[in-house]
Amino acid sequence: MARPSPVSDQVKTLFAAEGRHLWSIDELHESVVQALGAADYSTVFRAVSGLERDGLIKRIDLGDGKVHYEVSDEHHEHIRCDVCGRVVEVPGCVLEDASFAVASSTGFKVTSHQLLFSGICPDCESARQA
Amino acid sequence: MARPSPVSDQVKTLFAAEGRHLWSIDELHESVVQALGAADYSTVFRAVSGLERDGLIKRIDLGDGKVHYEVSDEHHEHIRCDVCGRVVEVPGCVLEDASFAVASSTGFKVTSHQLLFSGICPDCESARQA
DNA sequence: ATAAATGCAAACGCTTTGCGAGTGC
DNA sequence: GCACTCGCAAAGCGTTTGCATTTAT
Repeated sequence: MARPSPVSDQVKTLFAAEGRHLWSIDELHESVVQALGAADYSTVFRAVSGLERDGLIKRIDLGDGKVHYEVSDEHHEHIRCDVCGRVVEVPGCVLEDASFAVASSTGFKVTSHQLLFSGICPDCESARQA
Repeated sequence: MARPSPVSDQVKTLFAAEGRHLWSIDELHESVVQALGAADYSTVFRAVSGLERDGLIKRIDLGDGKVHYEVSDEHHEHIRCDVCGRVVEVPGCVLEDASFAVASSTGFKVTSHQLLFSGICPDCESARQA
């Protein structure tokens, strides 16, 4: 049996929780600290690295210079607000046929893709009009 | 008139040149050094920053931790080889209708998107079979 | 003289690693 | 005793900035 690992366990718990599916290491660290009282950034980093190595979560690049992760069970896209930076999950995969088209036009064997839409979220849009 | 600025000019030349459309600051720096004999990384960085500020080039995130730029005249996607990392431009925009669908499903006003396919390029694919 | 471009060096932000201490098994 | 987790501190790595110097106008 493995030793108990509160930090690593808490990270897993966070990923398993509802309500949020996208985490930066920073945010995970903050949440773990809040839950356990204390935890080192590097410990959280290592927990995340392990989960990524095991394929349980995957790296998502939002283009903000930070690394984000989400559980890798299902594939989906994201849309980020240009104004507030909020990221929302886009239901469904809109790229099934596109992948095929890309494969035939480039000769590549398409294995995956990452798509990030940018836009203005409803809140920022209404705030903008005020 | 502004003073002559060989470094900045050379950066512009590189972006205007055919044959390559995607550059990291590092690669630009290397090419500028090769062309002019010497140039500082920060100078290249500032040249690039200026071009980006003026909207002549735009930042492209390939998920490799480095910042890449390309001329912003036309919108297109990229596909990167999982094995060698080579990035090839995907002709045409495959996402016109998808943007509309995303807008209606998320409530966001979609302003742009960034898509990166991953796959295996023909060279790596044939090398893999050997 | 003035303003711009450049080089040098250091600061910065985030990620990653080395190492030693603590602790279940 | 062993292996694993953890915290601390520092190293990396790429980006960004401050400052002094040079130089064309």
